[in-house]
Parts: sequence; C-alpha cells; structure tokens
Amino acid sequence: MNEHVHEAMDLTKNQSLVMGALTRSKGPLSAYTILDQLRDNGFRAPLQVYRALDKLVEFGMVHRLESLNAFVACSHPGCDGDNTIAFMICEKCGQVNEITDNALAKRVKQLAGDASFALKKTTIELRGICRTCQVA
Amino acid sequence: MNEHVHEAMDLTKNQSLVMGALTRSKGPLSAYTILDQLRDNGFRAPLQVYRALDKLVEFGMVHRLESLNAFVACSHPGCDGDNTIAFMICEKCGQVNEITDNALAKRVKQLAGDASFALKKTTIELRGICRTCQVA
DNA sequence: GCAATGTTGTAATAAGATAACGTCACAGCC
DNA sequence: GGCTGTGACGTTATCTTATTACAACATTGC
Ligand SMILES: [Zn+2]
Ligand SMILES: [Zn+2]
Ligand SMILES: [Zn+2]
Ligand SMILES: [Zn+2]
Repeated sequence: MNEHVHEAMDLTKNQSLVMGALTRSKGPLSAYTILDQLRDNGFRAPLQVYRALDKLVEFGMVHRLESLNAFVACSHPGCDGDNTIAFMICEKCGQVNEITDNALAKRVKQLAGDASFALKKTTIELRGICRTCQVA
Repeated sequence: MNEHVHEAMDLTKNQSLVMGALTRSKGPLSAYTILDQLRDNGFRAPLQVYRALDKLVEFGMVHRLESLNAFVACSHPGCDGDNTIAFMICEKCGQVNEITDNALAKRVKQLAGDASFALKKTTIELRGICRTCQVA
C-alpha cells in the first residue's frame, strides 16, 4: 500500500480537490475551511472532506496538526511518515514549517524503548513566533 | 502569578472540583466527561468546566493532551510548564505517562534557536502500546 | 459608598468529527 | 453475460468539543 509515492494520478477526484486546496494554501486549513472552498466543486458535506483527508494522511501527503485541528500538505515529497516529524507553528502569521531531525527522532525512540513502549506515532508541535514575525 | 506552587487552598470551588475529578481518574478525561461527573456538584454547563481547566492549565496543575482533546492531572507536582514535557499515551488502556527529558528539551530548543523561532509551547505526544498492554 | 476586577451561572451557538444508510463503478470470477 | 466483492461517493442526521454573549454576584481598594 505504501510501497510507492502517490502521485496526482493515483488520487480520486475528491482526493485531488482536497489536495489541491491544501497545496494552494500558504498555511494549514481546517476540514470545514476546505469544505467551503470546494463547494463550487460539488462538495456539500464534511464527510467528503474527511474521507479524502484520511486517505491523504494515510498516503503521507498530508499531515494533521493536532494542536490546531487542521491539516497541511507535506512539504517533503515522499515523507513516508515513518520518520519523526516536527512542526513549528507561528501563532502570528499561521505559517507552518515542517522539519525532520535525526537527533530528535533518535531521542524519542530511545525514550519509548526505555519504557518498553511500542511507538506508533509521534506528534511534535512547536508553537511560537517565526523569525519574520519577530522583527515586525 | 506563577511565583508559587498552587495548592488546594488557592483554588476556587469549581477549580477544586475539576482538579479532584482529574486526580481521582486513572487516565485523561474530556471536558464533557468531567462535566458529567460533576453534575451532582451543581455543574450544569461546559463553560464551568472549561473555565476551571483554563486556570488549572495556567497554574501548571493540569495538562491538555492535544491529540485526545482531553486533560490530565500533572504527575510532577510543581511542573512549572517551562520544561518540555512529553506524554506517552497507550492506545489500548488509555494510560498516560508524563515524562521530562533534558536531552529532548535541549534538542527542541536547539531546533527552534536554529530557525530563530521564539518558542512558546511545545507539544510532544507519543502514541503506542504500553509495556503492560503488550504482554496481554 | 463606589469602581475595578474576577468568579459564577445560563443560554445559545459555533466548530470539529462520526454514524448510518443507500448508491454507484469497477475488477475478478464463474 | 451474470454474479460478487471492494472501494469511492452522496446525503442526512447526530455526536463531541469549544466559544460567545449577557447578567448576577463577591471581593478588593479607594
Ligand atoms: Zn511530511
Ligand atoms: Zn510568523
Ligand atoms: Zn506536569
Ligand atoms: Zn496500556
């Protein structure tokens, strides 16, 4: 299922539309914001968005930001989701920066290992003010 | 405001009731679950719970689990919130383990610093299966 | 007393997510 | 062809989570 990178051609119509909305956006979008943006494309119910998002997240093309209840397009094409990913979220401009860091990932795995905890998913979200917004 | 550790005597009646519910619980509770538990104590509206929770989180006595939309009593009495805190959340039994780790905190601060990101709050939540549930 | 501040109570509503149902398209098999 | 399983789709209703708005009351400082 996850053996290859998913391209546009692999996506269904609804998945493509949702992916498009997220790719066009400068920042994360909530499911309901996506719904509103796609009303002209025939979207009428939240479930249409959530179903597409579920798949896109499963494919690793979209990440969910837990602290925002929002979704963002992956900025590392081919982010297979296995690596620990962290997000820096600017509370002023809303921009999200996706980062992967080996040392961070290692430490997290170490902590889980030490506790015999079978790690499935790691959520790391940093809230603050980005460089650009600090000067302003 | 945060110069001293908050004790039971510092809390208002509603705050004490909410804190009690969280302390009694083995795991995290949602705001609405707390509300149901406190109906006999005169709670009638979600806002009563949310207002108390806001304060308790501010005092560092309670933490919010973003990936669960739930709240848990701090297990490090005096957790001033400045340290980076991580949670290991078992998806089977629901137990939450709060951990602080200096190496982890350092790496997070380093990453933020490298990006000139003014860090305000860090959310780290590890989802998986705890040791106890693995053998079962 | 009086203003400022903070907590409380209540109702209404917004925002986020899922359940339950039926339909349709397509691939694999007989 | 006809059958069947699977997955996407559409629609409605419902559920969970969180906030807005307004009024009442208590506490503190002047
Ligand atoms: Zn990614
Ligand atoms: Zn910014
Ligand atoms: Zn704590
Ligand atoms: Zn467990």
